[in-house]
Amino acid sequence: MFSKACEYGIKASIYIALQSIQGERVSLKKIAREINSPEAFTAKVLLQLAKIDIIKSSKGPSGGFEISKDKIDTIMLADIVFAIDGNSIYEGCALGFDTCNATKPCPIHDKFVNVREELKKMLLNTSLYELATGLEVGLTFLKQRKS
Amino acid sequence: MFSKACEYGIKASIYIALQSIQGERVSLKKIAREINSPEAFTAKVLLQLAKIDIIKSSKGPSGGFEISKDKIDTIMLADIVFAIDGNSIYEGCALGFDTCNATKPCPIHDKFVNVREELKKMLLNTSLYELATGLEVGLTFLKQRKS
DNA sequence: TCTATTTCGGACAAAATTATCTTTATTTAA
DNA sequence: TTAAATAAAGATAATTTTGTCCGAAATAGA
Ligand code: SF4
Ligand code: SF4
Repeated sequence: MFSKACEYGIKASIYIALQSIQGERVSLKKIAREINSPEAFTAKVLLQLAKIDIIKSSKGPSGGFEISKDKIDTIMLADIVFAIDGNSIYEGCALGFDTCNATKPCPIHDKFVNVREELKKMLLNTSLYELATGLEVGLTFLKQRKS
Repeated sequence: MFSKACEYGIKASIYIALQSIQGERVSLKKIAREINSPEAFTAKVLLQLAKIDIIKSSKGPSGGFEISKDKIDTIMLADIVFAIDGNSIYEGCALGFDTCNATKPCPIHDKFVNVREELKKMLLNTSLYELATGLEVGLTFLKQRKS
């Protein structure tokens, strides 16, 4: 569904959001530990998000990542997915044509667009805020429980 | 969404189904040309489908691939996707955990399962037959029009 | 039987994705 | 001003996916 990069991006963003709500800035190291992701690879992803101002980064001791409090509820899952995986989710087709051609559609077009629209709607309507708060109250988790 | 292998598998199956409805067996070469896919790679995919009896193959001159007429309307998109991409579509998660954990879900679980169910339903309910007939009457296409 | 045609099977190659390592730049605070 | 901490940047490596090549096996027909 999403690339690994995107998965890490989403998880990291949710974690950073939660910490930011609580007024904390978090280091790459802590993020990677918390979402169980490879540190250096996660750094690349975060850099991408930082470049388009979805997250803020600062170097030096006590540096790390954060998200402006006033942005947390306006940043949507769609923004993160788009930043990392591009518009493949929106435009990409089950049968992988370059450009979708609704007037001369591929055989599964009619069946497929519904699903795609559903996904799109979900991504567009889900804010980082609501995801982070689920975490906060302990309803949801970012790591699999240890076995 | 799907792997390239799966895309080719779907397209090829639809094309073979259409030809089979019309009583024709088709060669790999023709399939690859018709769905615009790499020949040898497509062969691997078709082999996978042949091994689990979704399609039939025969060697030698006038050999090729076909699908039993009586199977065409019972083979679902889900069968093909499952054969090639496995159950990742059904079990795979947005955040990529090994095993889904609905009791302790990841933050986007509630949002995500709807979409996944929608996709699942679509795959399970779409038969090769209806896809092929759309092609037949010229409503849908397997190749992008030439530019 | 012989030949041409076609799928099958395995090895190989290229490309894309994911991951690591090392160095550099920046910032904080002692 | 120095040292430590941290992200940024770039080189490199590993893995997975995608794609190619070639010989083997099977089959139909001459
Ligand atoms: S015609 Fe529809 S389903 Fe097919 S590739 Fe285009 S958008 Fe996707
Ligand atoms: S909790 Fe739900 S959304 Fe999250 S990984 Fe599991 S099935 Fe997917």
